[in-house]
Amino acid sequence: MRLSTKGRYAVTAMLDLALNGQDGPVTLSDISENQGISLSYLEQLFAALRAKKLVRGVRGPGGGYFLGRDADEISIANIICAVDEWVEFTRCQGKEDCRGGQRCLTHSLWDDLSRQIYEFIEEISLADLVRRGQESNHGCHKEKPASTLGEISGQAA
Amino acid sequence: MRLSTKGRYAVTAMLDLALNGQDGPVTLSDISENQGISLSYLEQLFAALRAKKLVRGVRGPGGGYFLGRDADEISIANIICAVDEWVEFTRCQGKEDCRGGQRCLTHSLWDDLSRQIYEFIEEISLADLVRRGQESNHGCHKEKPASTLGEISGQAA
DNA sequence: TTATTACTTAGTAAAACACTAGGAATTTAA
DNA sequence: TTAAATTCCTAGTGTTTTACTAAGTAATAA
Repeated sequence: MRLSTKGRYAVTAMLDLALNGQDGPVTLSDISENQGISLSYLEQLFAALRAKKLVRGVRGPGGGYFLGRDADEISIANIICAVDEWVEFTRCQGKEDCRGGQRCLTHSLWDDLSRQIYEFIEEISLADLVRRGQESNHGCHKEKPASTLGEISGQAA
Repeated sequence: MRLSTKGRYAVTAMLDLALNGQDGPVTLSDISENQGISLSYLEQLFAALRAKKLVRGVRGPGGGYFLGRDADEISIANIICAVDEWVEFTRCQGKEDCRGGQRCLTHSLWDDLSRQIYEFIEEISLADLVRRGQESNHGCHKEKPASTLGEISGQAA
């Protein structure tokens, strides 16, 4: 399995899409600006996501991207697999010699572990993440309500 | 976070060490031959593993490597972190602008997810993997039951 | 018809990967 | 004391992956 920054870009973009795609399609320009990812790189990522039907593109002015299906039906594993090419590691699928079982033992143990991690992130959907963002207040600077901002800054100064 | 083939090599090598290191140190030559990993690459990986005290080297003839501590006390996360440099992704730790919170929202959501995956593989120890390998009969050519690691962290398979 | 968007392809600098090469330091055994 | 085995260290290298720039083509709304 592979889980790298590329997968993170894809998850981030899909998350942006899920968050902002309620009232219409979201353009890659928007995501690019929102998330600080180059437009052309996003286009490449979305080519892969589209191939796996995770997003649906609409051309022309007012166009952009929709989620390919409900956010509940898109797992993190789906997204990462789409862009990262989930590789099978063991090359000894009945072909290679097994070195007295040693080599294959570790291979199958890794396979099992790999499968476990996969099944773990397959259980987490895009909707789960969005829900979690709505419940607790995430954010960099913990934005204070505008009303209290004046008083705080007034006291500080 | 990153989880690539490099981490897999490290886990595989550590697994080999755990399996064969009962009666004395295991040489990198052995692991190299067993697992099909180049000796010099193993040396680089083990330099990182040694820096994190996950292995202990013994020089000279009859030397080799021991696990740095009990296999129960070494998690998969430990191993992967040692060689893969668990990177923090969000670059907006109070510094960068938050684009109205959008950018940071997705960043913190990714952080949460990343942390979950980390905590998941932190729960799995080298000893867990070895135990699983002893219980069920792993091997190349034998058809495996669906998942032999099912109960490892209470996750339903 | 024009602007806007998705889509496509080619190229590229930088990093990571996995390895080769050549040694130095340490220790065991002949 | 010498030779061999092993860890340990550093430098270099071809390949792949990243993340990006550039330059288009195709479809569509206004």
